[in-house]
Amino acid sequence: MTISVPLREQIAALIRVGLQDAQTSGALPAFDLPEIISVDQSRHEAHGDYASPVCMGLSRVLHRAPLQIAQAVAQSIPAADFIAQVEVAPPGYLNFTLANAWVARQTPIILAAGESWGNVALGSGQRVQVEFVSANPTGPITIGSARNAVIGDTLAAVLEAAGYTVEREYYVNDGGSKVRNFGASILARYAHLFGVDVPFPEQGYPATYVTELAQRAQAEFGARYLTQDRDAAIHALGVWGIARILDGVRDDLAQLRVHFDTWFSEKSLYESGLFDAMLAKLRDGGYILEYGGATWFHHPDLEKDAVLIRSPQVVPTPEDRPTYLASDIAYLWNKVVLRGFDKAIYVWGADHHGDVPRVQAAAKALGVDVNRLVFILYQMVTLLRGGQEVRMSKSSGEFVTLRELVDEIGPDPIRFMLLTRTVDVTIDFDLDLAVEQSDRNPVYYVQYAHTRIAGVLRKAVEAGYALDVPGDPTLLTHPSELALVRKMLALPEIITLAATAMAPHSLTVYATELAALFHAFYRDCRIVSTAPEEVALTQARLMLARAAQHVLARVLHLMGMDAPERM
RNA sequence: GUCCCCGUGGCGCAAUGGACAGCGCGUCUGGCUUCGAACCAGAGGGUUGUGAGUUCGAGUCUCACCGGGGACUCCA
Repeated sequence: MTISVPLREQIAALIRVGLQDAQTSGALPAFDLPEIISVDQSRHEAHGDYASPVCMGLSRVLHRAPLQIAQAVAQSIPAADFIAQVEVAPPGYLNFTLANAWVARQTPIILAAGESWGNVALGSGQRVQVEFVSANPTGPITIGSARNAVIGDTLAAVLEAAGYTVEREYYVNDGGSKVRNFGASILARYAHLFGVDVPFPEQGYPATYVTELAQRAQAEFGARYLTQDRDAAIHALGVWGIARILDGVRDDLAQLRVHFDTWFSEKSLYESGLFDAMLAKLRDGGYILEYGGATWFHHPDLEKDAVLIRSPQVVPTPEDRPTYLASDIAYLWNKVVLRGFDKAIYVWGADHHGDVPRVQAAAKALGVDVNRLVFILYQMVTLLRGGQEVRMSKSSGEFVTLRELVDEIGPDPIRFMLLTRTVDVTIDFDLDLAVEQSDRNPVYYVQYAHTRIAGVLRKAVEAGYALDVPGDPTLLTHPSELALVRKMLALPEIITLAATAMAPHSLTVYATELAALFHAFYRDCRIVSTAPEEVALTQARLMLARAAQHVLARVLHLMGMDAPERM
């Protein structure tokens, strides 16, 4: 298991020493070191590999020209084996160039790290829960929930790579009126199969999958539920139906390669008494008001009070009265206090953004540090078919399920497509285009690089090369070879970035760039040669190709995608 | 009316407050009898919606405006 310190952090540490030494030597007057020393990857080759603008910011404090400061600091930066040179560039940049020989020497190290290459110690073992999807179990998974699934699952993988202990959780909304409405919907369809007329509930689910469930119920239970007490039948069919839907949800998500450690039942919050305990705690703190027959959460941060328990005049059945917010508060207590997660990450659709301040206020009221809750709000996915928007909701008719899509184009293009954009932009998912363009999806560009390497390795074996022979990294001197290794060396930074900014999409950008650099290497450097004088070079390049293959596979796997040997 | 997100080449999107704003698709040109052409090389295409401000430095931060999407129920 390899854990790396990102190069930018190593360079920042060098600069820190330089800043310190420049003061003690008197080259610079005394000043407080900046808390963070920013180091960027250079965008232009002429600027080296990494650049720091830190001296520009110090100019004001020191009353000196940034260029002068940079020169003083550059003099004081200690030598390091991985740095070939430190240059000062106007108006005051410090530019660092990695030593080519050192870069080449990292190739066997990356190869040996295998799929642990890129891991960093950011999380230092903190326990994090990522709660995602959590779609109502009253219908199959849609493409909108698929975005949630892909973001949550990839983020969880990134956090694991960053050194957190991660649990993936699905919150099952199995409490309240949904069960009854769902059960009543099934019962109405079920009775119809026997020619009996039972009214379809007003808030029911008219979609065809309910009719299919009714047919299954008929096959499984016969006419049993027609003779039972109506309420008992509704409840039994509701519980049974939700369990069946959940089976389907689990299958659908598994098709997308998404798996959960825990399926947490909302109902259990009430059965365990946690809900009442939470309510009592809020009441003690003075956060509960009663008026109009309802129970309200009152907090100075909120403009309006929020209902926790609806009034009997509005909702007749007691078990239907607690609101979603009420459950969410009890659930939050369960997460961070009872189960003690250091961080609870919520992956929510942007339509829930209004709920964030309420849950945060509740956390404060319960004495929980708000920073332990992280909300990732992703924008919606609109589904287009023939240029027309397809409106989907579980309580309406029309429906495009994730399953249909996965069956048609497979999980990899879907995951990549939903992952390439930042969570902040809406996605128009054009069904016709998705199917038609699946050949051209950038996912295949990345997978092709992996496959191409596999092909070359097969060729090398045919030519009599053994792949496990260590290559001589000093033979890797071509710019395209070194550029490829440099990109691999950046993975720890990408994982750090993705984990701190909660930005899983940056993996797709990196994967594409890495693939492009492999293709460039492949173009410029013939890998397999049987000429006797090129055996050693071939072995070095095979080592590089294998390292690149591992890193590509690592990134694809972080994104939940396949790294194929052939395609 | 209040709140959230977006506005970047024809289209779809990247870019941690840093230097000359990148990539894919599409368009044009060129490259396979030697490791996989699902690839590569080159060309064309930009006042980053508009206007102010903060900063040594703004696509990025602040304010106003314009345009698009979403949320503001004792819904789930």
